[in-house]
Amino acid sequence: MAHPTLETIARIAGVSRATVSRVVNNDPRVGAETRERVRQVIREQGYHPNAAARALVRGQSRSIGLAAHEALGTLFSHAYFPPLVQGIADACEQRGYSLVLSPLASQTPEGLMGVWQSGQLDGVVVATAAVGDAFLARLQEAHLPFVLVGPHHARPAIPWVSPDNVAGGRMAAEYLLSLGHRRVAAISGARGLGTAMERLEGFCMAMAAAGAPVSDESIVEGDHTEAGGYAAMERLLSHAPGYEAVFCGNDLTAIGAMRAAKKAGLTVPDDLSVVGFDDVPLARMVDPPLTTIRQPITALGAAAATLLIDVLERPGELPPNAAPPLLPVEIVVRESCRAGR
Amino acid sequence: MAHPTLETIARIAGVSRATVSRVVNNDPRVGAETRERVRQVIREQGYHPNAAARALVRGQSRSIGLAAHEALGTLFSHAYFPPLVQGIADACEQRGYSLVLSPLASQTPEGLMGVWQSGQLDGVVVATAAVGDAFLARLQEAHLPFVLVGPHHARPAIPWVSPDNVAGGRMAAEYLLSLGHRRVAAISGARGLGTAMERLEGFCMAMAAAGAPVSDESIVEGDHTEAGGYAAMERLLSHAPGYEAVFCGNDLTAIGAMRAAKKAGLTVPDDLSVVGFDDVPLARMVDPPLTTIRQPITALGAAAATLLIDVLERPGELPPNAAPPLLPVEIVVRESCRAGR
DNA sequence: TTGAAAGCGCTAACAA
DNA sequence: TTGTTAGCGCTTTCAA
Repeated sequence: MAHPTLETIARIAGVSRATVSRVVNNDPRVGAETRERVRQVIREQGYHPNAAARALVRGQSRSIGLAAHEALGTLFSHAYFPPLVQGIADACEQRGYSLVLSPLASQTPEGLMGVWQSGQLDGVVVATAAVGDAFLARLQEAHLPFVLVGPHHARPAIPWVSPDNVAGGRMAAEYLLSLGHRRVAAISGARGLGTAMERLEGFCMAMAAAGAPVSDESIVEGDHTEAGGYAAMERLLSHAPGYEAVFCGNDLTAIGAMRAAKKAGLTVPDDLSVVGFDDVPLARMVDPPLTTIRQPITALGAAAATLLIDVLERPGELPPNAAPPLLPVEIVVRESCRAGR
Repeated sequence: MAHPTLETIARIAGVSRATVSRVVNNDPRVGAETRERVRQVIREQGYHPNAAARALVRGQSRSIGLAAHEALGTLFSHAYFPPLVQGIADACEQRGYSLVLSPLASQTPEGLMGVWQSGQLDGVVVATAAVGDAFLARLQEAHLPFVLVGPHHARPAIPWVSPDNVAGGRMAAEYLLSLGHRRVAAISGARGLGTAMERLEGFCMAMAAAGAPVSDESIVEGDHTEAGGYAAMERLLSHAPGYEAVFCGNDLTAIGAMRAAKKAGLTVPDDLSVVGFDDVPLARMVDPPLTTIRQPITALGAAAATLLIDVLERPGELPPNAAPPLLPVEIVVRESCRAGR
C-alpha cells in the first residue's frame, strides 16, 4: 500500500472517516480508547494526510510565497538575499508553513497572477527594496495577503518590517565624528529607494547635530553595487577632494569606494576612513576589513514571515496602522577607519 | 466575486463544467466558437484554476522540493547553495513547476516524512554532497522520486548530476605542472566525500602521468572550510615544507591556505602557487585573486531539476543506469600562481 | 462520543 | 462537439 487514506485507516480501525479525521486533528471529542487504537493504525500504516485534499476543503494551503520584483537571476548573487530567505524559511518551519519560491520566478504578470490566484499560496513575502506601485496594485488586486520587507510609507495599510536604517546612518556618522573627522562625504543608494534615503537621513541628522558640514557636493548617489561605489568615489575625488571619511549606503558600495581610493593613491584607513552598511560576509574579508553597520538580515526575514503568518491566522486582529517594530542595527568596528588629525 | 470557480464560468458561458475544463486545459475537443466564448468569460471574471483541486484529482502537485542534509542555518551561508537554488528555480519556472523550500528545514525524520508523504511534492532535489545512507533509505521508503546533486556511485539506481570533478582536479595539476612546478601538495576535502575524492583523483592521475611525486605527506585532509584550509596549510608547512604549489579542494580551503602561507611569511604567488576549486564570487576578490576551477553551479542546479522533472513526467523512460552527463568545468586563471624555477 | 452525508473545485470516463 | 456523472481525500455540519 503506497498511500493509505483516511478511509483505509477508518476501515482497519473499525471507525468512521470522521473519527480518524478528528484524531488526526487533535479534536478532543474522541474517546481515549478509540483515539489510541486509531493512532496505532495510523502509525502502522504510515498514514499522512493528503495536503491537496486538506487545502481544498480548508481553503488554505499553509504555504507562503516569496516574491521579488527583480529578476530571479540576480537575486541569489546579492549577499542580502540568501540570509533573508533563511530567516523566512526558519520562521516558516517554526509555524508549520511551506515556503514556495516559484512566484518570484514567473515574471510575467499573467504568470504571477496565475500562481497568486490559484490558492496555492496563503500569502506572500515581498522581498524587494524597490517595490513598484504597479506591482503592489497587482498584489492587492489578487486579494492575497502580503508583507513588505523594507520600509514603506506610501500606502499605510500595507504591513512591513524593516531594519532601523535611520539609526544606522546616525551611528555611522557619530562614529566617524567621534574619531575626529569633520569632512565626511556620503555615497548613498539610489534616490527613491526608501532604504537608501533613510540611511542617508540618519547620517545627515547626526552630522547636522554635530555642526559638521553636509553639502550637495559631499553627497553623491550610488546604486548599491561595487561598480557604482567605485564610480561614485571617483566623482567625489575629482570634484571635491580632501574628505577624511566616507559613509557608504551599503558594503558593496564601500568596497567599490575603497578600490577607487586605492586607485587614486589613497590608503584606507590612513588617508580615508570608510564605513559601510549591511555587514555582508565579504565585509570582513576585504583588505582592510570593513567597519560597517550590521543589519540583522536573517532576523528581518523571520520577522517578515512571522508577521505575514500572524496576519493570516488572526485576520483583522492587528491594527494595520500600528508602527512596525524597527529591527535594531549595530556598528561593527573593523579596520577601515582611523582617528583624524 | 473573489474567486470564481469552473462552475461560475460554466454558468455564465452557458456550457458545462467539463467544457470549461477542456478549454482551460487546451483540450482540442471544443468548438472554436465555444472556446472563444469561454475564454472571454474566463478573462472577464479573472478565473484561475484552483491548485489544490487540481492536485487532488490529478494526484500530482507540479511542485518539487529541495532537501538538504545539513542544517538549514548553514546552507545559505555557503557560497555554493544560492546559485544552486537559482538554477533549480530557473528550471522549475521553465517547466511550470513550483519550488518548495520547506522540507530542507524540517530536520526531524517525522517532519520530513510528513511533507514527503503528503503528496505536496512530486519529487525532490537532494542538494547535499554528503548524503547519509539513512537519509537515502528514508527517501526511497517514501516512494518519492528524487535526484542527487553530486556524484553518487553506491546505489546505482539513483539518478544524479555532477560536475566533472575528476577533470577539474586534472586541469589544476596540469596547469601547475605546465608552470614548471614539481613539488605540488594538495589539501583535499573530507575523505568519504565523493566530490572531494574525485577532485583529488583527477589531481593524482595528472601528477602521476607527468611523473611528479605524490605522497601521503603531500596530501592532507581539509574540510572545505576556510579554517580547515588554514589548519591544513599549517600542517603542510610544518611537516614537510618546500612545496612550490598547492591544489585545494575548494576555494574556501584555498583562501584559508593562502592566509596560513602569508602568516608563515610566504608570498602568494611568488613563494607558493595556489589553485582552488568552485570559483565562488569571493575568489576574484581576495588578494591575490585566486586561480581556480570553475564549477557551473547554476547549471548544475538546473540540470538536477530538469532531470527530476524528466523522471516525473516520463516515468521509466530513462534507463536508470545511463551514465549521467558530467557538467564541464573550466580553469579560471587569475593571479595566485606563478611559473616555477 | 460517534457516524452519515454533503461538498470543497476539479478532471476524466462514458454517453449522447 | 458537448454534457452527465463519479469521484480525488479530506473536513464539517447535523443526527444519533
